[in-house]
Amino acid sequence: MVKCEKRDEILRAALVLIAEHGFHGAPMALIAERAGVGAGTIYRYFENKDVLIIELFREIEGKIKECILKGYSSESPIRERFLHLNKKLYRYFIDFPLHFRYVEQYHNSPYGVACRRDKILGEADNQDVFLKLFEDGLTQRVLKDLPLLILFSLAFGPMVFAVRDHIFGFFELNDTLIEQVAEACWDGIKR
Amino acid sequence: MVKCEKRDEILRAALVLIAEHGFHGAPMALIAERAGVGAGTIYRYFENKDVLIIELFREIEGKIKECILKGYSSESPIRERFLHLNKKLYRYFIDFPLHFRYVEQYHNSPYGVACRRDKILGEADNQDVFLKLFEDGLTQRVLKDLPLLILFSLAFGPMVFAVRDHIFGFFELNDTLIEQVAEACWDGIKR
Amino acid sequence: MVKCEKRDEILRAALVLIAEHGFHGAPMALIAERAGVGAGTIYRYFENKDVLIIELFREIEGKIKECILKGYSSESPIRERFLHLNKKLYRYFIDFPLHFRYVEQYHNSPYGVACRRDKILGEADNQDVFLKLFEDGLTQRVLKDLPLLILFSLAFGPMVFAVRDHIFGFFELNDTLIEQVAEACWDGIKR
Amino acid sequence: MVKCEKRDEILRAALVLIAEHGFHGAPMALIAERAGVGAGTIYRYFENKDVLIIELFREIEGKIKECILKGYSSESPIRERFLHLNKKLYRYFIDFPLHFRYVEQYHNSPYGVACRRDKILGEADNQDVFLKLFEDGLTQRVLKDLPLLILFSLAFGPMVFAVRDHIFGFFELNDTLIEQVAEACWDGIKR
DNA sequence: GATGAATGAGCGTTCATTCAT
DNA sequence: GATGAATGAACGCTCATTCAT
Repeated sequence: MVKCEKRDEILRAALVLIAEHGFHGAPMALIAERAGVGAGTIYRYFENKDVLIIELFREIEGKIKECILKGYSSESPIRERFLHLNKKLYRYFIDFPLHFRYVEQYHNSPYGVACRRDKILGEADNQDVFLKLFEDGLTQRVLKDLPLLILFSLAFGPMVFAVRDHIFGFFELNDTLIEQVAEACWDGIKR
Repeated sequence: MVKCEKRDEILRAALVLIAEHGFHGAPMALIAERAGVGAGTIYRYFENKDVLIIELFREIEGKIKECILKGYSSESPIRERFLHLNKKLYRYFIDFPLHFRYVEQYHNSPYGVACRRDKILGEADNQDVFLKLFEDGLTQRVLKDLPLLILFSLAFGPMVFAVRDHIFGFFELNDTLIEQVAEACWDGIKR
Repeated sequence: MVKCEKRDEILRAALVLIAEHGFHGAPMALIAERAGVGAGTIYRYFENKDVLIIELFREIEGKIKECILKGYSSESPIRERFLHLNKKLYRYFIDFPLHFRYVEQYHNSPYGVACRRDKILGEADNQDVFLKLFEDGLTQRVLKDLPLLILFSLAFGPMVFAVRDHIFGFFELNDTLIEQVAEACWDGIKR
Repeated sequence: MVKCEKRDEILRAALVLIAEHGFHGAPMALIAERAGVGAGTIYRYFENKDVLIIELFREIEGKIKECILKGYSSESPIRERFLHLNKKLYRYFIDFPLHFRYVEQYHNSPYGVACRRDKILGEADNQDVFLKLFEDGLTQRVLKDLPLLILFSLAFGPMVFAVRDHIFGFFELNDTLIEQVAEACWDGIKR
């Protein structure tokens, strides 16, 4: 599947350049060069730069979901489910720092806003594992009686800062620490 | 003072455009037009675009600090100090959503990283109110025994998500809710 | 080779515009227009305007050297060698007046000074035909015992004025006259 | 005469900046600053930058003439007159290197061409001391039978190179050397 | 008369996108 | 299908000149 290899190379090159230098620090010509393809070739796989950026985000999002859902059971107790998702996410971002930085860049851009709006206002079948978890937690009266988005913020907001500081080398986020942060977040949302 | 009015117009125009469209969505020519000045005029007040961006950040940072320190006493109990800072910050960002969006953009850029690095690795006398608070909290054994940066993440990470969702209109962040979130964050960091 | 044609068109356009209007009288946009290419195309061949200017000089310098060395033998008597170089150079500049004006502009610019410094302070193996000639002339005690740079000035200084006045049409510099000027210069440097 | 002091300061500032950095390296604002006047003030004394440049050249030209004509007698023998002018000119340029560099820049610009054209095609009463000297030399059959402009080139062309190399520090042009070069130039033009 | 803040045309340069090969 | 040379609009920035004070 030669075609897909090229597409993957382009996505990989875009990931590295954008994660490290931001959207404007990643000209199409450089992405092409890094991917080992011609500049025009990118446009065979992606309509334009915006589409490339959005599709790359979707791919990363998909990988993240796949990873954190491994071993996840929506039948388990709320606490367990929460800790599972939280810790897996920490591990993922620490293992794939470029993904973290890309996703961060993405969310701080016009794309990100639209994306978030879609997700939140999206249809039920498209619903997030996270929101499902919090809904269950509310129903079971295990979590504080707060809006879903607030619970989400309390649960995953700290991660953005913590992972960023870890990636930039301000401190070391090891397994013990991840465990502790996850527990602390649980303290924040549990009733 | 006519001179300062012009400078302020430029800063205000930059704030609006950058907050709404990002750094690249705010060309100097547009900032000038919106500020009602000639393109070259900006350069009488700011050496270049980078300097404009950095000075705007510093001005906002100053206003934020001034606001949240109003009525703040570093002699009060940790809990009270924390809730004061946390709630004031929520209020500030809700009252000045453009400031919030600007600061967010800023922190997700080379400027922001350098700035964060300076702040974290800064000298003790230059220290942040926030870090001071957490240090005191650790000394008094009121807070969980976690690295300062983790405590910071737990305390203020949720705000980024919550305020963003509020500004984008996904839900209403009223005083009651702010109170509850602040308390929840306290639950996250208190021993 | 189509590629080189474009590069040559750019160099030719730059030559004409700079020779006639100076470095600032030759904006890149105008060079591009005259060369029949897009403005950005220039940058595929030359890193920036400075590089374009320098490379154009090197090309001209190369052509000059190639031309004047045709039929030149460093084994001939000093006088013959001198007259050969001198007259060939006159002919060249009369045949390519744009080259003359370009080289003049170049030498009266930061580029030119640096270039001259390099040439003068250059290593022996890199040495100029002219300096070699004067060194030989000194060794053989055929020339006045003066510094090399003075001999050079005496030998080629007059050419700058004479060719310039010819090009601007103030008088006609024909073969007889060239012969006479060359002889007069020889009178100036010979012992 | 306060007004003239300001005018002189402007001319002096322009001289230094243009001599050292060229016409484009000398923005009006910088000239004004260096002259200790407001930017707009320059336009009270000079219609625009071109006029300033031209008038500065005229002033320098006047000073040069005044200097070299000191002790000059058009009744003296040709050789003596020539050596007098030649050596005085060397001395002048060595004493006022900024004047030399300014005049050089000027001659390599659209201004210079027009200026030279005017002088050469100018009326008899406006005639140059130099041309007068060569005319006399021809009449007296002391000089080679060559066009005036050629004689001029032979006589003063070497100076441009020699002084330039001296100013840039490539060698030291002392009194003995000046004497020798002047004599060598005489050898070039004398019959 | 003197000022210097303000101007905006024009510069060198970049880069997403196209299209002939 | 793949290429990469070519494009030109748009960028950040400079500076000769103007004009209200």
